[in-house]
Amino acid sequence: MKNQEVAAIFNEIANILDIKGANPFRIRAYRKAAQNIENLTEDIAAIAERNDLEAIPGIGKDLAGKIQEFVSTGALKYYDELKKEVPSGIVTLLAVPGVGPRTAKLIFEHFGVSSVEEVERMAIDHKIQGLPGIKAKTEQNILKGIAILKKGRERLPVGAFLPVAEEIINILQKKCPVSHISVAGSLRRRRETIKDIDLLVASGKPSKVMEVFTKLPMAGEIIAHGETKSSIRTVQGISVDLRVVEPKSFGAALCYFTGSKAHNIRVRDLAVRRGLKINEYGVFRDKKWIGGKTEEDVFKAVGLPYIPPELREDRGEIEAAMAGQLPAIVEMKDIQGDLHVHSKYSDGTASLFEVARKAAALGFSWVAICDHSASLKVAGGLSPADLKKKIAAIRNFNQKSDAVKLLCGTEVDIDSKGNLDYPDNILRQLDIVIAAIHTGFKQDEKTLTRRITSAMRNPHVDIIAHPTGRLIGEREPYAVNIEEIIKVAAETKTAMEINAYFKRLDLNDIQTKVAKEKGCKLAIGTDAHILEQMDFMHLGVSVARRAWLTPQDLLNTLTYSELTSYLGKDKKP
DNA sequence: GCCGTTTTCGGCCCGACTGTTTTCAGTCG
Repeated sequence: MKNQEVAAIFNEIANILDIKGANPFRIRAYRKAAQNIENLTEDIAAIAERNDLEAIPGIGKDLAGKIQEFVSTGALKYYDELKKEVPSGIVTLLAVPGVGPRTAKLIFEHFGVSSVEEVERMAIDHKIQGLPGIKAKTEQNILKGIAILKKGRERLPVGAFLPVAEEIINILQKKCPVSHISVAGSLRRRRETIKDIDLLVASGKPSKVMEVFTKLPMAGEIIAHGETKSSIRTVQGISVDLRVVEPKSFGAALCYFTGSKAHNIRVRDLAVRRGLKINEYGVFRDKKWIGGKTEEDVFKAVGLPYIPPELREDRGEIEAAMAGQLPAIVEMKDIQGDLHVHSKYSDGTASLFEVARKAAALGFSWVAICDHSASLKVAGGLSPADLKKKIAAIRNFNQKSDAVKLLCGTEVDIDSKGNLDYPDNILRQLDIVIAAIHTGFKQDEKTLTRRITSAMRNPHVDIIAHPTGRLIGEREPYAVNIEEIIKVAAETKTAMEINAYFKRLDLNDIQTKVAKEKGCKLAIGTDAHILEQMDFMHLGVSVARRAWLTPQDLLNTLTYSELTSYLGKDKKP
């Protein structure tokens, strides 16, 4: 899919136009178009093919033409010309925290520099101060920003941020007069990666909250310290923003602070059409406050039902809500079990009994124990003989256990040629079979895709685990044709995994939505190797929610008897 | 550059904090 490529080009065009000082609404049009293209669940080349680009929101005649040109020729003249006007180093400057288009343009036009490194050297030599509006302080801030950029200000997995946010919330609750407190921002929307932590507090004593916040033990640096809004950077380098409002504004502020920005713009636009104004303090008619204590107040004011945070991406949720067609997305309470857990039999650390006890504590009624297969020696893959012992142990366990049942499964390796690591007569004896790739990540797209599709055509394979193999921030997805895999999954009635391990989240939200739309079932597995990792189920559920999945789309919502009956049926064509 | 229950032009979400000013521009979310 060229979608990400086209989106990247439009974003880059927006950045260059920004530096050039173009019409801000024109710049916004490019950014908006880029975002909508990123969110598409269909290949943009296919949409271009059938001449339907202008049906995409934010794409008009002009941008449709540019997309057509790029899709058919692989290049975009307008973009190539634009790039010549502003050196890429100056565009990179925009990535420096605290440096925006005005400052970048000022420095560029005044000195004609072409790289961040040059700017850094000039700041060190105090050559930047003296420009209009720039003095020593701003120069120091530019240097600080460059240092942060160099250190890697990349987004990290959402699962890495949640514990930090919870710790801060705990301290604030103990030490401040707080009536409500919540995470907000992309963390609350559960985006797969997060740049900083946003927190919102309702309190009658904002100054006290600000004081406690800026003196937190984990605060390494205070970036901003205002009356109702402050920012710190923790000693580990995580930025945390805190906003305080009065209790009667909490809902409006939570909407505002949760975003996404694109979603907020849409909601505020609806408000304007109704003669209302929405800001973080509430909903206003003329200057009169008419609501905002809860998020429901805000949505109700513009004629919408409550929209869950995970859907607030302007990916069609506003239209669906207006039409009364918002899906009843899956919730943690719908989850009956975990479809992918490792035990002591391979490289997991917990016994069958311990896994079952943990599952009970999580409110689950079943768990699929899926250990590695024979050839995966580094992960303690089970020989056929050991697998027999495991089958017997699980049968024995289930006879004695009523509360939690275990399914005897495997995460069978797909070898470099697409063959499965156990023969059919062994797979046949298992309750559930997950197949996955663990080797040969560097093969070409055709080979990798064929390996997975041939595994799916095996009648015993129920689920494909971590279909793209990506590790967030560590390893790119391997070169699979995900559309082809989803298509074959639907044909062969093979479920696609949403791997809930915090670094995987694979499939991701958009791929999951595509899979649902193509008629696939989805299966959330934590891939837990130690008991605590079974707690990551909620991250998998978040991906499912962001993909608009209802309980019916997931195998995890089936009861034990429904699941065994589903798996036992000769469901493969 | 897009868009229309305000429909082919004139709008386009809204406010806090900082650093520079002495009323505001720039940046951020």
